[in-house]
Amino acid sequence: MKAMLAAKINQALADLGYAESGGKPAFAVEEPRDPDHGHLATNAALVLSKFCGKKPADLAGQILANIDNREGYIEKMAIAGPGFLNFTLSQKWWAKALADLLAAGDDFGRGQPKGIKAMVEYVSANPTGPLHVGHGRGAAIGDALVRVMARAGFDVTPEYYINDAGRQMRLLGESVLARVRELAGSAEPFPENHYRGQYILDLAREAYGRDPGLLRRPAEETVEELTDLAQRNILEGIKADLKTFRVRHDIWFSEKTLHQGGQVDQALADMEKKGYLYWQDGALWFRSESLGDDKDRVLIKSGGEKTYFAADIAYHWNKYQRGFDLVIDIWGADHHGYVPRMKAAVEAMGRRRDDLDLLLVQLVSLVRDGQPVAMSTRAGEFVTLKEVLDEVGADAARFMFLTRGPDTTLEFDLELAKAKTKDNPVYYVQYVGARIESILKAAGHPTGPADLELLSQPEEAALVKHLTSFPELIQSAAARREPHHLTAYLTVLARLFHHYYGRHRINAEDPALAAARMALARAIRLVVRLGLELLGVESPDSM
RNA sequence: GCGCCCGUGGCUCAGCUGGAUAGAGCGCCGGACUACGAAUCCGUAGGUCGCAAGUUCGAAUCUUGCCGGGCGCGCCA
Repeated sequence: MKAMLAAKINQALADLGYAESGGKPAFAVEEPRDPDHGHLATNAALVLSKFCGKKPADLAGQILANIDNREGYIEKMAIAGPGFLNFTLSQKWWAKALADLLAAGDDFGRGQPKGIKAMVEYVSANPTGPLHVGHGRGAAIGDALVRVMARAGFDVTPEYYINDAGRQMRLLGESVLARVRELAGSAEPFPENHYRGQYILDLAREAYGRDPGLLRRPAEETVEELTDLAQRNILEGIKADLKTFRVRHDIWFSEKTLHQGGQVDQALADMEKKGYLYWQDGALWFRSESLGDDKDRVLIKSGGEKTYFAADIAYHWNKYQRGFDLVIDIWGADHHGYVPRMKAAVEAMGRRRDDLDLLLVQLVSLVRDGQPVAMSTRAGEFVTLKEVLDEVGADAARFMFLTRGPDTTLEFDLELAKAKTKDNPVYYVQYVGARIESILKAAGHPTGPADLELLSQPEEAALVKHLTSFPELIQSAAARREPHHLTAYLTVLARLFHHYYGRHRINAEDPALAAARMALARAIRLVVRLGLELLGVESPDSM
């Protein structure tokens, strides 16, 4: 509806000879907070007056006189304050908007295909231990973003990058080996900086139980074997957790394949050709400082070993090779120092900096019994995503992770989440769906035509207005990469409905009015379902 | 020291790229089930939007500087 009004105002301005530049209007159509008003406001005259030197009030008058209202969508127009234009939309407009929504059905809010091939890479936790709560937040945000972007019209692919090469993997194998030695009676202290989690011990028991002769073979060979076993095992666990969490990755990309396929060398050769690399002190350096980084970075160490960054460059190079126009990475905020060099690398590949979008998700600080819980994989004392899911469920966890923007730290109190499951806002939203289903069922699921202009209550106008802004919300959430706006939107929708329900009877005495209200209820039900679906939260018909 | 993020009612946080009287959930207090689900609703109380300047007709929102909190600054991964 904002778009409709904006178009009319733009047309009026054009008729008056104020041609706008570009497609974007210089003014904003706003909704006053008070839901009873049911009107829209714009500052068009105020903004435009700056450029043409006219008094805002005069300009506002001219605009109003030139608004095309042949369809009768606008009930009232007025000048308010120092150049604001207030529009009250007519019953006819609300009826049409609601009818359009119902006609669209499941396709409501689906954007036109944008022709942009996007990848969202997220979670990508090292397969050295189970996912913890912090990964859960990234998973919820990433998965919701994928769903929202797809809905908005992006061609989007979710991917998981498996760091299955490098030192950490070796450390993992050695950790298991150390536990196996313990099981065999060794009194050696557990090595420093190795993984101590319970899962390591479990893996050691499994391996040792299956093959007691393990320790008699050369250590090198055993470590490799155990690394492989541990990594496969842990990755399976990660996949299982993500499945429980309803998080989907279409592609599981192995870092190892980059090295084996020579792609790291190819990517570096490409940058070399463009003059971004040089040798110094026996190491190969990337001129990232010339592209906005603090300093140049090493890609191949003087020992000949490639850095993690080199592999990461190759990985991104590979993403663009695969034809993605837009690459979005979701990282933990502790990687923010990595942003400038990654952007520099993308530029060195000959891409625009904006072809890479980096989302940093701040920490989740866990609280149990009022005490902060440390979350270090190495120390082995962490709370896993699985534990949280078992306690509060996927719906509550996902909704909770998505009520906040990614750039603020999130405090997740396990005791509170456990004790107050029923008070979680997710139920407030889900309850709307269940309540409406119940009403529709009692009324025999009416689907016939209705005179939607009978919906004349202010609460109804507020509901329709909110419902019809859903497509705009999806576009904005996708463009800004902020899926969490959905939770706020749904909470408001739920509140509007519950208020409405408390004041008016949906199955009204008057059959015509009842039919119209049933149609409105169906629309609310639809949007609740679609909205929750985008968050990856279930919307049960009964609870 | 440098860089990034955050600072909004008792608590946890929204605030849609600068708009009209700052919003929700939880918590407190008082009400509402002989009509569609009380996992709900109605009502009351509670805020100098960290502080101070600046830009603007207009700032929680943009700029700068302080204060407070978190994180990061390797030929680590």
